[in-house]
Amino acid sequence: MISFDHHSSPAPEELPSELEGLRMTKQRREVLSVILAERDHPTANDVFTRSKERMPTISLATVYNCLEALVSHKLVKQVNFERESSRYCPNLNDHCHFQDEKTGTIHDVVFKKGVKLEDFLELPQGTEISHLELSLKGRIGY
Amino acid sequence: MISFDHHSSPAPEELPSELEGLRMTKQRREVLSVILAERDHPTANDVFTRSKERMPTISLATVYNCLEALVSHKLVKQVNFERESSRYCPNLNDHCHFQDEKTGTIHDVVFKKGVKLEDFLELPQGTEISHLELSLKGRIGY
DNA sequence: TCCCGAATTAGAATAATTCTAATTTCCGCT
DNA sequence: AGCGGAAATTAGAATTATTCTAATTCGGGA
Repeated sequence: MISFDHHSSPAPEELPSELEGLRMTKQRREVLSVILAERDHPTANDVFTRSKERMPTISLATVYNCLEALVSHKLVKQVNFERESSRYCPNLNDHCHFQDEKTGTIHDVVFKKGVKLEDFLELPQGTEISHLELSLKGRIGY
Repeated sequence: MISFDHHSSPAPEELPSELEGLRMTKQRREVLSVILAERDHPTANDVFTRSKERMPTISLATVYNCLEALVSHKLVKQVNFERESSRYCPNLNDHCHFQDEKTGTIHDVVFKKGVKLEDFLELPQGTEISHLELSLKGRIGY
């Protein structure tokens, strides 16, 4: 299990040439480093814009390809809020997302330690969960 | 709080002419009755197809309009799985959704009685949740 | 019945994402 | 170092779900 320090993300050059069996091309490295750099849950388009600053030739299709590769190799998480465009998150720990309705900002929310799905859901026995996404919306106490 | 018996849905004609402050037009009634008729979480397009059988002149835009009206008046729930098209659900109780990866079928999953959000999430105090969506994917014990 | 705002309609428009086909890169092999 | 082939990248077209637009129709109250 790989774990990055989110408060001092490695520069793209420092990322290894292969991660979790995924060939780390220049573009994938760039996309990953953009996501690691700010924990603000950027959309594919945000990532595209930011990537272009350092790599002006990168294409949007490549950003989508890279995101899909990173997500499927579990180096990045994809975050969905209803029908909004997907966002991307470098936090690999188990967590879910809260969107502040006032500002649109997305915050990570962690599960209480030791809580299991069966503790709060009536799951038919024998059910194997391979993927879970919990999205919250609301207001923060200001 | 309105509650329908999902095992014998009312025919469209039996639905009142106003529900939760929403004017029940022919089309809205039809769309609602389609959703009540089968608990299979149809997409907007599914609803469109089924509605046309009884009301051949209904348009897709109207189906979208009706769905949005029904959802915002809390007569129907909107269900999202990642980037798939939205589905619609007549179950107004608190629950979430499980998608069988084998078949694509969506099942309602209820929360354990008396469980509160704070029991399993580390919510910053003062947070008010106005909307929650929990989507699960996996396999059922066959 | 007449009026008016709301609802419906067909079709165009939008937006996010995926696909296509042509290039380019890059890894292992010689 | 050069080569071959698979994988990745690219630009742009295509797709798909959904929303918008503008014109028409509906329905409830005066």
